[in-house]
Amino acid sequence: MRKEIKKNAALELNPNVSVDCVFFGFDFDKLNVLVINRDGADGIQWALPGNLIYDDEHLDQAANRVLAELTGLQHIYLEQIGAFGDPNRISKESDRSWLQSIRAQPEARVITVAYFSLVKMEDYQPQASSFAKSAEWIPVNEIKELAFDHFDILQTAKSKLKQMIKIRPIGFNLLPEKFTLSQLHKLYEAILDKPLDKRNFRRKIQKLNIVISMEEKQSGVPHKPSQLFMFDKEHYLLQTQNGFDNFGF
Amino acid sequence: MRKEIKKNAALELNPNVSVDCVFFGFDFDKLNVLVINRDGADGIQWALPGNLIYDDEHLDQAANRVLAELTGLQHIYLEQIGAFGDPNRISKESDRSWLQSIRAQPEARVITVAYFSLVKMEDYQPQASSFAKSAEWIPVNEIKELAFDHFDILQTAKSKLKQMIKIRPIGFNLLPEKFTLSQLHKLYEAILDKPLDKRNFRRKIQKLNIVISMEEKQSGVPHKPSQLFMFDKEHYLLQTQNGFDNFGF
DNA sequence: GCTCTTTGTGTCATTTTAACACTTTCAAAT
DNA sequence: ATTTGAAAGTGTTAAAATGACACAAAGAGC
Repeated sequence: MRKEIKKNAALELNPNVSVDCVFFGFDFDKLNVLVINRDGADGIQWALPGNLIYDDEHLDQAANRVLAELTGLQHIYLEQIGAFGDPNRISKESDRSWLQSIRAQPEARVITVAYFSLVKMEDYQPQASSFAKSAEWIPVNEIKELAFDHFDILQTAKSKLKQMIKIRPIGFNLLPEKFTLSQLHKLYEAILDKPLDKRNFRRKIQKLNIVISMEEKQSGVPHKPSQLFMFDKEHYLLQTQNGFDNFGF
Repeated sequence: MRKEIKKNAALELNPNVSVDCVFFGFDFDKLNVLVINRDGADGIQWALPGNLIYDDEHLDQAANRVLAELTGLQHIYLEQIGAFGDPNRISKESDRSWLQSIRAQPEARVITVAYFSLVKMEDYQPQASSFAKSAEWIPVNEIKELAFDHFDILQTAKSKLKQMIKIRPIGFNLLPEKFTLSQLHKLYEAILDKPLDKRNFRRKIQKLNIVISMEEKQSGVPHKPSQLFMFDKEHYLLQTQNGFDNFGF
């Protein structure tokens, strides 16, 4: 897939700049992150998906490429977190030896531009496999350590996500097209990392006028079936155009 | 100043990564930005201060270096805005010819990491001069065009500043240690770019408990002298430690 | 002492927030 | 057919925050 591009001599990997991506997913209970697994001497270690950029490639494109190469997904919500540039960010011994195996210039100073992305988990289920570069969804709160400075990046991603969701209705990117208010509620609790009162949450969401109720209910659930809703994107855009910009929590 | 560092062969400029800085200042009336002036064939053009990074240098360090080299100031509020990576961001013709004159590898793909910074204007008054690289404070709203993608960067900086000041009390960095509530009021209006009711503003600020009133008033002003205030940093930190995090507007 | 300019202050109506508990609906098990 | 378990759905009230609004006080300069 990359090969036909690399044939073109003008398009080289830039040895000094990479992108790393935090792909968030929501399993209706908690936040997860897609990590890739690298088998090293010292056991399994996780890293965020990422790669060097090509010289003719926009940063956002590079992040989308990483996403597409890993999951096949496109047109996904992506947001830049920022650049991470500690000169020693890739110089832990275990990291260096890994880089030796995958990079043409493993000793080069690399700064990385981090992104976070909101993925519907149903859209990508990694195959269990023992190959290198196999990916896995891991609950955010179970991650204690990552390669390079990826743990820092993850922390920053979490806090940016928290910040963003207080301002803009981006949470819908983590849910199926049709969802219940309880699912949305749980999602907000997971991201904000604190309990929210059910009734107050519902009132607030409904007053924002950004969800529309479907003529449809859950079925097959062993309890009162829930109303299904969709994100009302048109109405949302209309409101932002009229200057309203506080979809906050 | 750079020379003794450049003697060390290990410390090379990285041709692919630069930092660019938006230094904001407040003249008690409106927001200003520090721009540097480049004399080109096609007249004067303004650019944001910036430079390539050194290979052993943290990004934040590089931004601080740019600030210090230009103004001599240190320990100033600095915040990363993000990375700008359009592959064509430096390829306008007028920009390229300028780069020829100042860069060892003028054709290299450069991504830049942008910062914004809040400077007390009294701390730096640029000397009027006709030399290249002379700096000037220009009112933000009068800037219609900048070199490279610097106008984009400026727009992003403005909106990040707006966002930040709604969340955290960073505005004090733009004022002298002792200031009046009217000055603070004007500052918030300038940043948020909309009028705020005077009494409501004062009520809100005072309720936040982050300013303390000095035993001192303005003098020499041809009107009722104003009470002077200081930012109460200790009290602010105390509140954040107790979990309070909404200093917003 | 008159004028000019900016400071500084309070109330009220409206909206928003936070806290709180019980009934309804369905599937599954008995 | 009845019971059980589990989540859905719903309203009120008190407290706090917001937004709108106007006039007297203090000093400098003349």
